[in-house]
Amino acid sequence: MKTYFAESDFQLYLADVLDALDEIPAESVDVIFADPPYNLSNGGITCRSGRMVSVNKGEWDVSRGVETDYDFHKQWIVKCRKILKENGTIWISGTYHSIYACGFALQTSGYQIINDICWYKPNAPPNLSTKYFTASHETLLWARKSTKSRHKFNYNLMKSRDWNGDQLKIPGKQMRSVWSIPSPKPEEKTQGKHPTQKPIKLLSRVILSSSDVGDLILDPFTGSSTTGLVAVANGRRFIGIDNNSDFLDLSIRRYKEMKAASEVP
Amino acid sequence: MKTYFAESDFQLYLADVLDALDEIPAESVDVIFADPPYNLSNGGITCRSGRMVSVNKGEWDVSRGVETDYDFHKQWIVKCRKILKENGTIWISGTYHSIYACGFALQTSGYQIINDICWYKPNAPPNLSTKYFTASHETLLWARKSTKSRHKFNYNLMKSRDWNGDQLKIPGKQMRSVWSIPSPKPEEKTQGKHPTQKPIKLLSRVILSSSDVGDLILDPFTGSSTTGLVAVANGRRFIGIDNNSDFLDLSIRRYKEMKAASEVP
DNA sequence: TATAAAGGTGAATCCGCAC
DNA sequence: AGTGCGGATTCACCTTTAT
Repeated sequence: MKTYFAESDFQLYLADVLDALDEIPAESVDVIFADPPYNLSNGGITCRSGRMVSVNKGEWDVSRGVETDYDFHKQWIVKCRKILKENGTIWISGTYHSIYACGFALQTSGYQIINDICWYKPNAPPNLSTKYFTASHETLLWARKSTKSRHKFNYNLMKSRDWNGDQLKIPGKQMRSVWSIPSPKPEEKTQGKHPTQKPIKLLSRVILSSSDVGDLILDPFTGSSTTGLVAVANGRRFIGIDNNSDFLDLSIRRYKEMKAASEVP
Repeated sequence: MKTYFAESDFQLYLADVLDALDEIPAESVDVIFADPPYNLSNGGITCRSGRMVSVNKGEWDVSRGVETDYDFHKQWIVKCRKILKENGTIWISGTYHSIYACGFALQTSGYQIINDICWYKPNAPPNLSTKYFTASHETLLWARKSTKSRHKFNYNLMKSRDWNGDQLKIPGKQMRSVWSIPSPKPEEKTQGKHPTQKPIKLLSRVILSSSDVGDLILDPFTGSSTTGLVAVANGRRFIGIDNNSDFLDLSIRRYKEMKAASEVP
């Protein structure tokens, strides 16, 4: 595994995620944020090392695809548990296509789910099919290594902020498990497109609620590294993994742009 | 299996759920609504017929408990698929304790998830521990038998109603996957308590969105039968299953009370 | 009499302290 | 070091008092 980019607070690895996770020291990471790919076995996505093969054998084999996806999720989730500190926590985001496999994998791997968060998108696009409810949320899972862990939660910070514009946050009251945050607007994607780019407001809540300044944050499916930008902007250190160098190049541009902007006197 | 109560539109069975589901004719049910018990293996709950045994062997065995729960959920979910009509659908509700096992079991059993719904409870009780976000929602899964099914969805009814008091429903716009509905208040529990009684407003959306007048609705964990009351009140037929006769007695009282009220001239 | 303000109650979980 | 007790925490809802 080769380091693709390295500054003291921002490191990127170009690698298969399962390989890269083997290289991270055990018990070294404070918080993991993971936005794994959806529908692996339908999209023909393949992982290296023969661990994951593309399957798309028709409708009769739907459950085979589901279980192949599960095997992959189980593998990276187990590896993440090894590199997480005793009191560290993991976040996983997804829609119903992947989140049930991931949640179940967490629970069968010894993690304890602390919260599941419903991220409500008030600007979700309308549904053209008229055959179901308009999908307008994603789920975030937040889990700790075990029931014995003493995980970190910045309770007062979460409670006191009004989280500008969240219609569900009652000022001065506790932050709840349903968050109203718009999907990223085009102007936030200044450096190009990423299929599932998450809004900065969402990652800010994740990072600020569950880590402190100086903590080490890992994103195993980093993409354009919104997680890393938010981490660094808030004084955390970041490691990102991706198997696509285009996304990592985009990550580097975004990182440098942010650093340049913060050096303005 | 013995019928515990039977009217033309409201039937109750006192039985183990796995036994009872074997007795329902194949392809006979339009909609299933299931609110399965949480944390089966922690509470020492046991199912008859040796299919489910209590396990509580300490923390080292957490994953054993998770997988025992999964086995149970998988069994009733598979049986439900047999009795569902070709174009029928199933709803499953739960918190993160059970919903990931149920969602994964749906996906591995050939169902296709149509929507996952976030039921936001604006009156959720506070979090006293201050160690995590205030749990203030539950999840509902809605699935059809396969990707080939032509399931029923009363789109225009859902869109046109304003769903009195839901701060997230925009009048005249499509109904979304996040619903704001308060938890039942004490006055709704006129006939006693049930641990996880669901609000009538919630069940109304479920029944009205996915079934028509005359359809057959089944609740395999019926408890005090809020599902049945809403079904019958809207002209549907209902079958409820529970292994607790106290809950079934309560169901009968609520049914008769409702019938009496509707007969007033 | 109706509405508003003020006050009391209860729920679940974590933590520290005494032993 | 393991056990167990008690205090602290918050907010919806109900009751009481005031306007």
